[in-house]
Amino acid sequence: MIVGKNDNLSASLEDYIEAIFNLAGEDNAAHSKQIAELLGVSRASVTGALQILKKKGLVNYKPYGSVTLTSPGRTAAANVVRKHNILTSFFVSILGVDSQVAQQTACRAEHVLGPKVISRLLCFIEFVTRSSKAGYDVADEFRKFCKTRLQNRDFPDNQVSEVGNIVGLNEVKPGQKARIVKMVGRGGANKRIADMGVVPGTTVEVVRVAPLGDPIDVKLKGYHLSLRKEEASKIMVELGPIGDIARENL
Amino acid sequence: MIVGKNDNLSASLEDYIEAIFNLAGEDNAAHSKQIAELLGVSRASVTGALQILKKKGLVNYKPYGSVTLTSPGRTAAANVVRKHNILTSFFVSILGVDSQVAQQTACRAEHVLGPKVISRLLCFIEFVTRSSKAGYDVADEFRKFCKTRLQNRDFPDNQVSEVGNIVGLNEVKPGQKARIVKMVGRGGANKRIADMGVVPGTTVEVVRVAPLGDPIDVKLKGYHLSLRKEEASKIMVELGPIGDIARENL
DNA sequence: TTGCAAAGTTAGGCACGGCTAACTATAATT
DNA sequence: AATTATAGTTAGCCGTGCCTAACTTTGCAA
Repeated sequence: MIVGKNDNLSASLEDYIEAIFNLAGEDNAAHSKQIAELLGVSRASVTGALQILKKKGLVNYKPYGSVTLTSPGRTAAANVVRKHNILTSFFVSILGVDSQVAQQTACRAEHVLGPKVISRLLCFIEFVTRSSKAGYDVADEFRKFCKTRLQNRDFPDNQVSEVGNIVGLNEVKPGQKARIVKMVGRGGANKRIADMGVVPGTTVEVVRVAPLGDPIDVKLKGYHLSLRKEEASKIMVELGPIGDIARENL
Repeated sequence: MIVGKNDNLSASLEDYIEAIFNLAGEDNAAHSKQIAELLGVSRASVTGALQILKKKGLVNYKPYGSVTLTSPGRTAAANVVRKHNILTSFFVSILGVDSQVAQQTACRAEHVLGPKVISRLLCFIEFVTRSSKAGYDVADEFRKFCKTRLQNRDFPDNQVSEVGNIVGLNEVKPGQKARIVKMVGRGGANKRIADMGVVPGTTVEVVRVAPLGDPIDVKLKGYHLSLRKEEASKIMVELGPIGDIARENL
């Protein structure tokens, strides 16, 4: 009995349906021109999108008439808006991103995050909201952490803070920190060190390098690890401040 | 002296350059076929992308030869990989999303999150990592919270757990919770309640409804609030479990 | 009521990013 | 060295999603 396929909307169509949802006032009707302005596209593009959405059974629409969401359309819209709200909440009230950036980012991210991640995220927001009552306000502690970070930099000033400074771990000097970007060379030896927690995304600190550059003593996730120079050279790392929130004003 | 524009790569081109980066072994060269397989596209598409990337000065490439990243190309790739790793870390070690879903999601999200959000996120990961040493392990507490959630549901079982059940707040029954989706009717009165914390994304619980449905007593963010029926009807909410992690297996 | 402005539509075009099919270069095998 | 398989390229096509320009409909104002 279903007329059109309403599954798997493209990001663009999701935007249209979200816009219609947001524009619908109490009378529940949106106008083509409003949609065009809200999304920053031409009126012609809106017409095209509406025809597709109608075919999919998501909007009630006839030429020169105003637009309403059908019941499945409302469900689809609600799904997108829901994601948008969850993301915005997370960005603003937990990460402390400013509201405008949060909105813009949410507009793009809402189309790529699946239900599993979204539901976890929502759960996490709830968790953080409640944490303040449990005696440890996560959001607040994070804000403090960020402030401390800005003053008490973890990295020596002489380290270039540019993203993309990728070197082998063997080239990192004692006292420096770096983030693992990639493991070169696949296979057995690689797996061995991966098992020790050496995986992309992890922050490592080089503690001590023996005279000939072998072995190299590193610290990661609180543990100490001794690596052969050859192993270290296969671990590509990015130099630069870790979680440098000053860097965000690019 | 710059030959091509390397700014503003499309999501697709970012994927290609990321693939090249990931494929490059110690010899630092990637082959066309590998790229095609990794990205799940045809070899012809790879050729096309390589020509564009070459024009932008991001890869060293000549027909029938193997592919290397140039220095700016490496920087661009590192930026993407960096985002990918940060997102994966967040999804897996904080949200507890399973590794495969995390990877897939990161692959899509890495193209839409800007530097501000990413740097905050990285900072947050660092914060959570350190929190365990500060006596309150955020990630661990969240895992516990999720477990509790699964057993001790916040919502009565008779409530439909489908996303998209959008109604006015005035239709919500006492004891039920809902998440604000949208505020209908713009303007003064709307701003007044917005100032009281009634914004999209917030969870509200209807505490008590007076005989004629007016006023309605709600609780949100720990505060109590009394709303007129007319005001409530303009607040569109979504019924259903809040942060229901059971819902994630769709 | 008529006429005009605004809203909406259609037609046609363009960029992107994929595809298949057919061709060419490289390499490996005999 | 000749042949053949494989990798890589080119040409041409298609769908999406946007655009402008020109047309039609609607509704408001004179």
